[in-house]
Amino acid sequence: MDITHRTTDQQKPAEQRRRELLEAADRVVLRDGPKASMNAIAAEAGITKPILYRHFGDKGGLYRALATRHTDALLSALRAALDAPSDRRRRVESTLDTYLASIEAMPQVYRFLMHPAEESHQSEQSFDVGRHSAPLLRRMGEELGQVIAERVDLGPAADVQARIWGHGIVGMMHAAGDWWLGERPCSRAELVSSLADLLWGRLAMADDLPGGPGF
Amino acid sequence: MDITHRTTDQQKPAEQRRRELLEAADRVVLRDGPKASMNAIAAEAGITKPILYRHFGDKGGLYRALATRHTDALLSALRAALDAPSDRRRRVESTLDTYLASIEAMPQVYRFLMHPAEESHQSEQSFDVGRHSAPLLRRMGEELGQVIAERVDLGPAADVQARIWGHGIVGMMHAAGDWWLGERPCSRAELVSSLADLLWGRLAMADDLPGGPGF
DNA sequence: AGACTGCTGTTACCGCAAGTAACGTACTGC
DNA sequence: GCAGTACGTTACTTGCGGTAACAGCAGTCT
Repeated sequence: MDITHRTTDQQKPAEQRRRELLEAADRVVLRDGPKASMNAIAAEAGITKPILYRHFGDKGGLYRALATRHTDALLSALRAALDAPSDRRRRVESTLDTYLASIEAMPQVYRFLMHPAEESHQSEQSFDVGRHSAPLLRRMGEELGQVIAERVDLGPAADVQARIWGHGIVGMMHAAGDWWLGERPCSRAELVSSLADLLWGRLAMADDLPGGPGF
Repeated sequence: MDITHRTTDQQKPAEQRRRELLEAADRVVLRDGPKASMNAIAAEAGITKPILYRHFGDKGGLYRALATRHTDALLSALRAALDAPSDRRRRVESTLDTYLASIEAMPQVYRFLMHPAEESHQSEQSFDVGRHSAPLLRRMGEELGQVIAERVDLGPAADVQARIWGHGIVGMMHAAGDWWLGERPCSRAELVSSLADLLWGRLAMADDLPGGPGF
């Protein structure tokens, strides 16, 4: 008893409060997009702005905390797929599929993580794209690079090569996924196998079409 | 009679004025980053805000016009590399190198095209990334997809496959380039050949390292 | 000539969002 | 009772995007 409620009545509630605020922010951001104002978020949480600032410093801090939650969840899922016990090709496909399934299941979250800005009024296609994707994409790239370095024999200069590939593959997955999510030109399975084919060197193998030099 | 010099004395100067404004905006944006205010741009051009708005509608319009100029230049360079008369591998490498050389030569322009936001105050690493990259990346992806579809024999469902690859390859190039530009972990030539190796299926060929299942 | 049009440009304002200061309040432990 | 601390508020400042409203200056129409 006793005690301390300081650590129990104040510190723990503080953590809990923070989570509540993040959940409220999540709701607003997922509803209004990244243009959500601090006032709106505070209102959704049933409080006022300065409290948000006391907890998160500034808007960037709030968004970063928000992004971290989702990012961590996605990264865990990817790590699991990456660690599955099967051959390399299957593992690649399952990782791609896990990523694509995630962004397909929660496009709102995805758009927040990748395209945070979204010009104010309806601007048809306001030329922005992934804004804070950086942390997420960078982390995914680094982690994948590490996995490659640990497991694939790349000969000399393997570290740099592995990191290059990590970032490259993540970028490929991201760009293709972003485009696919917008246009839905095919099923997820087709996308996965096309990308895996690309990584498996089908570009090098394919014949030229008649009519000119091949790409 | 009729008409007027309106088309010659007013429309032509209007076009010219527009270019002057864009050049001023370019200077400011390249100096202050994308956080440049309309007031600042207007001041640099020696005029005031409303004129900018009359010419470009809103800030998005200005930025779009600005982005289009640079985007078009980059796309021309890439098309040239893509059309060079040599074998596929060389063409891929030369296209990658053209892109990387461009972003290396004008990192300011690159950052504007890709990461337009850049939180206000010094925010170490404010979690944003490519913001309006969309138009540029999408256009590059589409164009590359078209080139692939025109030249590479992909069998059935070639169209979709080609577009997937187009966006995927562009995304790979973009992500790897973005990371490389920030960390400079190796020379441009190394990066180019590593990425080309990746596209050439070395991931599928490489042996596992001892100690666990290969990636 | 003088009214009309259409461009150039201005100053002065609105609205709104980020961020802050200052103040009040409850609960804790001493 | 008193200090400390987290919680909460109202009210403010600053700065930016965007918009009137107004003014000078061609050239054109009658």
